[in-house]
Amino acid sequence: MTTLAEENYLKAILKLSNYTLEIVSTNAIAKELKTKASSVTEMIKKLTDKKLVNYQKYKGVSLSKSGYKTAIDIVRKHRLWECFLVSKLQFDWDEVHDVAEQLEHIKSSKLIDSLDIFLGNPKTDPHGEPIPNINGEFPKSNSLPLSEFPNDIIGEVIGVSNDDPSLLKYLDFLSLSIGSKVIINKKIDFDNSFEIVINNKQNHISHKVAKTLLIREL
Amino acid sequence: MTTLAEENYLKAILKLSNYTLEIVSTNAIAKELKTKASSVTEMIKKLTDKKLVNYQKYKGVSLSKSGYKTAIDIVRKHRLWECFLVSKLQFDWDEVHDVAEQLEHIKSSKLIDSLDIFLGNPKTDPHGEPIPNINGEFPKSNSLPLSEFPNDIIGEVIGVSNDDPSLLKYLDFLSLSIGSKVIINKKIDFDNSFEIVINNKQNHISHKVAKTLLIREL
DNA sequence: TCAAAAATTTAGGCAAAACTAAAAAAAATT
DNA sequence: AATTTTTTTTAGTTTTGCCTAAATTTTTGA
Ligand SMILES: [Mn+2]
Ligand SMILES: [Mn+2]
Ligand SMILES: [Mn+2]
Ligand SMILES: [Mn+2]
Repeated sequence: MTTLAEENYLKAILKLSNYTLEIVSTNAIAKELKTKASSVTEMIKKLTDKKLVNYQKYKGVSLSKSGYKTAIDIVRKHRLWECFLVSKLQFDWDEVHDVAEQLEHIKSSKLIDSLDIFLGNPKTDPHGEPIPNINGEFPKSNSLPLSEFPNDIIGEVIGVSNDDPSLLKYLDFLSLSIGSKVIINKKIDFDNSFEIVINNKQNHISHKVAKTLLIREL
Repeated sequence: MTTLAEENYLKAILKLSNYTLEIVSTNAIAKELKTKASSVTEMIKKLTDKKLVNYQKYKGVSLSKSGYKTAIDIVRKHRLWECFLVSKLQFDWDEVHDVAEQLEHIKSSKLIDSLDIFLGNPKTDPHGEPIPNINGEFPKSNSLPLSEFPNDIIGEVIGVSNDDPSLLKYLDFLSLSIGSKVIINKKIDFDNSFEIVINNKQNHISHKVAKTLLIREL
C-alpha cells in the first residue's frame, strides 16, 4: 500500500520523466514538490525498498514497472475526477485541479472504474490531457506545443499542459479554449514571444504561455 | 485546518454523544477508533488547544460549537458521497461505507455543495440515515429501533444505524430493505431476540440486529 | 469508609515525513 | 590537472500520531 507522500513522489517522477522510464534528478524532484533535496533522497530510499523505483546513489532515479503503473493510475484518477467536476458538477476548468489533487488519492479501483463508465470513458480531461485507460495505456495524440508549431498554418488547440488556475483564467480572457483555431503570424526573436491569431483575432502571447498550448495541424 | 486524524476523532465523539454535545469518555473513544486510551488523551489535548472540544481531566470530553459543526460537516460529506456511489455509480449499499470514509475528508465546500445539488438534495443516505443540510441541520425523523418498537403493530423500516457490510449483506439475505414492512410477533426473553414478520414472511432476528433497524409506525 | 478495580493520564519510545547544516561526490571551469 | 561550483547524501532535529508501561485519579462495593 502506498502512502499519500509516496504517491506524490511517484507522480512527480512520472511527470519529470515525460511519462517514460527516463532517469530524473533529485533536485528536479525537490523543485517539483517544493521540498528539499535531502527529503527527496530519503523518500527515494523508501521507494527503492518498495521496488517502486530504480536508484543508484548520485546517479538519479527512474520508475520501475510497478512504480510506473502506480503513477499512471494516479494520473488516471486525477484526470477522471477533473472530468467529473466539470461535466457533472459545473466546475470551471481553472477550479478543478486542487480538488483533483485530493481525490486522486482515494483508494478504490471499483470507484474509479465505475466513474470512468459513468463519465462515458472520456479520452481527455478538461484541459485536453489524455486519460490513461483501465490498463494504464495512453491514447497518444499527434500534437506540438504552440512554441514549436510552424508559422502561417492553421492549428487547433487540443490541450493545455499546465493546470495552473492563473494560466487557465488568462486563456479564458484570451477567449482561447480547447478547439480554438490559431495561426502564428510572427515569432519575435528578442523575447521568443508570438504574434498569433486566435479565432480570427490578433493577439500576442509569451513563450511561457506558448509552451503550454498543445496544437494539432488542421 | 483539521487533520485527517482530528476529523476522525471529532466524528467518533459526535457519534458517541448521540449527535449532541453530551460528554463522552476516553475509553469509549478509544474503543470506537480501535486505538489506545493514552492516544485518545493526547489527541483530546490537541483538540482542546484548537477549541474543538471542551475537556476536563478525568471528566471526559464534549464537542464545542465549532467542533460540532466540523463533525457534522464530515457526516454530511460521508452520507452524500454514499448517495453518490449508490445512485450514480451503482454501488450496493454494503459497498459504500469504506469508500465514503475516505471521501469524507476531501476539503472543498464547493465540491460538497455542488454534489448535494447534483444528487437532488437527498434527505437520507442509502442506509436511511438523515443527511445534515448545508447549515448543518438534521431532518429529525420519528423513528424507534426495532428493539424498542411495540408488538403487533405494522412498522416500516426507514433506516439502518450501522454501515457494517456483514450486517447489510445479512439484511439483503432477509429481503429486508428501506421501506420493508415489519411486525414484531414475539419477544423472546431468554436472549432478547425477536420473532418478526418481514414483508409477510416469518423470521427470527437477534437483539443486536434489532437495535440497528430504525422503524416508523405506519 | 476504605481497599480493590477500573478508568485515565503521564512518561518514554517509535515511525513517517519534513527540515537545516555539514560532508561527500560529480560536474564545470580555469 | 587542479580548483571551484553544483548536486547529492548524511547526520541530527522536529512534528504528528501512535504505542507500552507506569503512575494517578475515580469509581465500586465489602
Ligand atoms: Mn490537474
Ligand atoms: Mn488536467
Ligand atoms: Mn457509512
Ligand atoms: Mn450510511
